[in-house]
Order: sequence, then C-alpha cells, then structure tokens
Amino acid sequence: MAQANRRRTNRRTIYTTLRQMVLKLELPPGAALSENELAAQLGVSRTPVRESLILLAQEGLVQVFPQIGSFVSRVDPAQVADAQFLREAVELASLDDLPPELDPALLDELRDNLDRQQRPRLGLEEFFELDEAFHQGLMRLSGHGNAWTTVAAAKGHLDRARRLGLVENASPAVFAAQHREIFDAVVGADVALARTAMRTHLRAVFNDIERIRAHSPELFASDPSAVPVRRNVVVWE
Amino acid sequence: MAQANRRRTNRRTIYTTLRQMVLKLELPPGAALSENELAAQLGVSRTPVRESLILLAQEGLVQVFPQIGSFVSRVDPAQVADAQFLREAVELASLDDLPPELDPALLDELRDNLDRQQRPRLGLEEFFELDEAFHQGLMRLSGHGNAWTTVAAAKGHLDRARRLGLVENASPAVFAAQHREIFDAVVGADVALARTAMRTHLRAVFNDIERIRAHSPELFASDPSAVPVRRNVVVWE
DNA sequence: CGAGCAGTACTTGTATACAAGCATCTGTCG
DNA sequence: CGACAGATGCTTGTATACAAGTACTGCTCG
Repeated sequence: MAQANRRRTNRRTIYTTLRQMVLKLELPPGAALSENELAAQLGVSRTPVRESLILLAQEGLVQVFPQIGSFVSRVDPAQVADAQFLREAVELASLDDLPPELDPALLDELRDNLDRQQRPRLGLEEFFELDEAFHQGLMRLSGHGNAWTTVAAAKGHLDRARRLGLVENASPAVFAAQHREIFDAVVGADVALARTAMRTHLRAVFNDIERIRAHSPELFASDPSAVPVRRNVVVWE
Repeated sequence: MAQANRRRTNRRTIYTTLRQMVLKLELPPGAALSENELAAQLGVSRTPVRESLILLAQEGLVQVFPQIGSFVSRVDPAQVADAQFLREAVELASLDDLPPELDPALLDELRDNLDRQQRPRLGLEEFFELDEAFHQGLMRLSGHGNAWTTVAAAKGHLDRARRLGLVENASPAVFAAQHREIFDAVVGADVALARTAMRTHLRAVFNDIERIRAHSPELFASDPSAVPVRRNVVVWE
C-alpha cells in the first residue's frame, strides 16, 4: 500500500512479478526459490531478488529458512480460513456503510464489469481480474477502497485456494450471477438482502476448498511449521 | 505472522526494535532515518537495517524516497480511518462467532487483564499492552486470534494516533470500564450488548483523533504524497 | 557389504564497494 | 548586492565478496 515513491526500481518490478507468479500458481506451492538462481534468470544481482523475497515472506507467500532455502509456501488451510473471516467481516461491514447516493461513475464501472463477466468465452485469468475489481468496486462505493487493499494483501492463501478450485470445476458463471444479485440489492438499497447475498457468495467460494484439498493434498500444508525439502524445480519456464 | 524461522537474526531484532520505537513515538512522525546512521548506531552494516526499513515501508510506518531519504511517516488521517473501519468490522464480526462454551483458561486470562487495567498507578505503556492483549484475547475466544495479527499489522497509524491522544488526556480509566462492560456482555452471552459496547468503545477512541490533530498538526500528514525535508534529528537518544 | 565420517556444493545472512541522483553550500561573475 | 553554476556531501539502489550453516555424496574402514 504505502511504498512512497513510484519510481521504477528493480526491486519493485521483481517483487510484483514474483508475487503474480505465486498467486497465479505459476510458481506452485512448495517450489524451491534460490536467490542466486532467480537473480541469474532475471539478470540482476541477489540484492533486489532477496529484498523481494523478504517482502513476500512477510505476506506469507514465501517461507525463508536461513541456511536451508526459500520456498513458495504451501496453502495453509488455517490462513485460508483467517482470510475468509477477514474479508467477510470487512465486505459485509462495508455494505452497512453505503451512502444514500451512490457514485454514478462507479455504478457504471460495476455494470460494465458485470457485463464482461458474462461474456461467452471468458478466460479464467480474466474472470479473476474482474472478480477482484468487482469486490474492490463495491467497497469503493462506501468509501472503503483502501481497506480492500489491506484485505487483498492478507488473502494470498485464500486466492491461491480459490484458483485451484476454479481450475478444477471452471464454472465462473455461478459466481457471476451471484455478483449481479449482490449488485442489484446494493442499487436497490436493500442492505439486508445485499448482506445475505454477499455472505452466500463468499461462503460458496470458501466451501469448495476442502474438496480441492482432498484432490490436491500436496499443495496444502499439513504441518505449517514443517520445513520443505529442496528439489531441483524448473522455476522459470 | 508468517516469517518462517524464529532463528535470531540481526534483521529480526532490528526490525522489531525500530517498529516498537515508531509505534511508541520514540521515533516521531517525520523523523529522518538514515540507513548509514542507524547502522552505525546499532553496530551493524546497512544490510539488515535497510531490509528492516523496507519491511516497515510496506507496513506504511516508514516512507522511503530513493536518493532523498527515509522518514518515519506522518500519521495519515485517511489511514487512521481505514484501520478504524477494519478493526471495527473484524472485532464486531468476531463477537458474532463466539462459541456457546467459552474457554475457561482464556476467560481467567481476560479477568486478570481487566484487574490489572484498574490498578491505581498504571503507566501508559502498561495500559497499552494490556489493551492490546485484551482485544486479542477477545478474538481468541472466537478462534480468530490470527486475524487479529493481520489487523494489528495494519493499524500502525491508528495506534500512533491513539498514543498521542492518551498522552494528552491520560485517562485510561474510562477505557478500562468500557473493557469490563464488553467482557461482562460476552460472558453473559449477550451478543447484541457486546456489539454495542464494543462499537461505542472503539468509536470513543477514534473520536479523540480530530482533537489531537488540532493540537499537534505537525505530526499529521496534510498531503500524504508530500516529501518531507531532511533534518538533523537526534534519532537514537 | 554396511556404517560412519569427511568433503563438497549448495543455502541464506551480513558486510562492503560502487553507481546514480538530489540538495545545499560556496565561489564567481554580472 | 544578487543570481547562477559547480563542487561537495549526503541519500538510496545495486552488485559483489565473504561468513556461517545445512544436506547430501562418496570414500574409507570395519
């Protein structure tokens, strides 16, 4: 949120690149990340790579074990549940703070977003971007767009679990319909209905996770304090 | 939350030290932080100091301007409001999740905490620690202790504003009474009353801030994107 | 053949040197 | 006296060398 200067620096680009790769599961949970290797592949020195890994470690997306190695953290069900609780609390509270007059420009943006969600051949990545923008847009309606940033930073584990889920059943249509339901309730100033619809929507996403975990247990952490083993993994391409 | 290994490392100690100094206003908002200077004063090289500052910058407690300098960020009223919204949403939602049977050990811990809050000659720092532990304890009652960690990491600006407020009027007794009121409602399984009391308590803290800002405007950021000036400030002692 | 031990190749943590850029001070010139 | 230009000293960003420690590998010895 708060990095002061937007000046383009190696660390910033590497950080955002690695973060996206982790969230998009291009760097799968458990993958070994060598500072030297990454630096060589990115054509920079260890310094910006290392500083990026430290930031990702603070977010919980990476685990750094001194003298052992750095690894993409496995999806931790406890952290997924924490993030679910957090986002649900914040998004529902945001609905309570909706002003009587909603910003027309924002409403148009949300309507356009919803239309795109229903496009016939929508890619998974596109849907995820639209989904994120939709939820953030709702919070901006009540003036809490910045709080969404904090939530977004804390829900890395939840996002990766959701991605695993959508990769499997690949039916964003249901979620798109739920989005429209929420939006209609908001426009209709029916806060109670909006809350119910939002809660149903968020829980539907969350409830998929146990099924996914049964299907791909190796991507989840059974013991979060366990140290992964070092493996030769093709990291870059 | 997520740093993998608890092995004692220079960066970890420096990070926690600096973080505490910022939150306790020993490093006042706007103070200039030179990596070289800090490194010399702490007897280490720039590396662990620099990495600590990067982490603090990601939390929003420090601003780093390349080729200009690093500064303790001024208290940003917008970020204070964001944190207030976040913590209120999370703590109220946590009350909704209280289980029918409350953990007796935790209840004892909270009772002991409340007793200490009413000790006659209670120092300000002690009260802050008790306050933090009390609110975290409440969230642990509903199994959301980890979510509190995320909130705690995001509310640095709010905490500093609160500290400024308590330094001025110095009456923790009111807050201690509110704490007990919340606790009694929780024990009595009166969720509605607990929510009301919690909301009143959190807002009482928050409403002090505008008054403080009028009193000490130089510690607040009027324009968050403005670059502070470099000054020779005695940082360490 | 098997167990143990030393060597080796890797890891991250830390220190240090250099690069690029901003701000201020000072000397010079109009 | 005032304004401008260059030197100087600071800042953070990056690259690199070394230190400390882990884990595996392969040899040696029983």
